[in-house]
Amino acid sequence: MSKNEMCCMRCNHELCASRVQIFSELNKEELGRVVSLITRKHYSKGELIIIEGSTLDNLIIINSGQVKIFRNTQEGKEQILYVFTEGDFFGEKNLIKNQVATFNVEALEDTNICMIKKSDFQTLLRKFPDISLKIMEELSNRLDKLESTIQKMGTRNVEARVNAVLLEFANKYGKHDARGILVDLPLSREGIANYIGLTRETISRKMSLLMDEGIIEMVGYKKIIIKNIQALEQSIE
Amino acid sequence: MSKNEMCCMRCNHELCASRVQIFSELNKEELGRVVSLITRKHYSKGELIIIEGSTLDNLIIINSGQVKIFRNTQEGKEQILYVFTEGDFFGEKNLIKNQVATFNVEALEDTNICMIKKSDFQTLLRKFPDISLKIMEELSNRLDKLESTIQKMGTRNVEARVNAVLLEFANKYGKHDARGILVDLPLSREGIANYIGLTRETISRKMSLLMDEGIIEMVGYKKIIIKNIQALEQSIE
DNA sequence: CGCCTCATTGAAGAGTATCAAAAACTGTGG
DNA sequence: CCACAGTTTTTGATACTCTTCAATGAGGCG
Repeated sequence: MSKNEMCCMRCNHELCASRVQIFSELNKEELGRVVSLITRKHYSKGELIIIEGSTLDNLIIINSGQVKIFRNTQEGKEQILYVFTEGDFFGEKNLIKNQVATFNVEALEDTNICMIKKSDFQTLLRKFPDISLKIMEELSNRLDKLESTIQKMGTRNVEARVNAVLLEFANKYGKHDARGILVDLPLSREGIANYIGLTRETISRKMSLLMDEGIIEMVGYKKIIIKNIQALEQSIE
Repeated sequence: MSKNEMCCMRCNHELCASRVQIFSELNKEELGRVVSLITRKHYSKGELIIIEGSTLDNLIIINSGQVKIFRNTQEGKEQILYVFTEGDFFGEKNLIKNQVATFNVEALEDTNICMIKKSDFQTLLRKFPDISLKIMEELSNRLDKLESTIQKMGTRNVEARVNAVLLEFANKYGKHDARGILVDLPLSREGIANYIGLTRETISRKMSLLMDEGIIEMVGYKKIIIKNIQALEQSIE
């Protein structure tokens, strides 16, 4: 490995740690200490990063790329719980309890991750209580999100669920544009279906309806342009 | 207030703090410090403890009784997110972020709560990092639970949802008995429906089916006896 | 004991799942 | 740059299940 690459990897490490919300309260020196604990790893699109039931004793932070977190239902379909992207982390569940992974993680595109050993991270938490507060904040955000998801799933309003997902992706991946908000969809129709508990056919139909109404426009299968974001927002509350 | 009552209230305080998982790592002296920060309050059955949109700058721990945490859907129905009981806490969401309550809390029966001011609690967290770890653990558990809920709601399997709720209540409130597991239902049929996103009629029908199959037995409206818990467990996974 | 509330049961209707087939897209190779 | 093959998506018809609306029945509590 050349000196140049070494440097580059270190840069990425720094980037990784500093870009992550949970380390945002640390100063440069402290950040350096965190970086020294990090191991880096690359996964190609489609690769499984974590398999349900395997031991997981690292906190894992996504440096670049994106992943889906999912479980398998009885019928063998996958239930997607989260789509995570740069700066998101997972594995915190096992920091205290010694338990195996309760979910699978798969790279949706080429993805670089940073890992911190559980024991190292615990030391870090005791040394910098503010990191704990940040993590609690993030966990609270996730709870918020899941609570909202449940609320949406509770209502029989299927349109609201579909619109909510499109809005979520628009917030995460949308780019403003003369024509509206251009969104690179991270999931296929089937993936979206597995995310919100519907079938791929229903997703197709609902999206076609949105197109007929002029609210969205499709650019191939993998991109959409949101022409009328207010309409989507209104429908979900 | 008589001296006797004073004493009693202090006892309850101690009880409150020591019974709560998140303080389980503290020794007696530290616990005393926590207790001194606690304010106590009583609510009667049906009373609202928190209203969505109000400011909430306390961590609230349930000392005795039980409450439901819910939001209102667009259609005015309530979506129940949690049923909390002795030892459970809420309000941690607002410890860092300054935000208003995103949910309502109502006493399902006569309930005593303990409150710790946000600022006091933050000091506590910085002084005892282990409390943070405990809270993270509890938040993780809640995430787990919600993720499972979503998974169940994602599958179109309505029976599984109903059975899962009955099992949840059996774990929380069930008492073993010669006839099976006697469960005091904390929610009415409509409440259960609002918890898992169905209608009260559907709950009735599904429970009647379970009775026909001999899996449960109803004792009035508010109690059930689970005769065959394996059947329930199998159905959900 | 009687009233009021909550739960159960029945019938009809609405909406999504399922099954099947056609159409559109993606990306590879010439 | 175009054509082709494989995959993904869209569209259509039918079936199933839950919701809705309505009426009856059972419990809880004064």
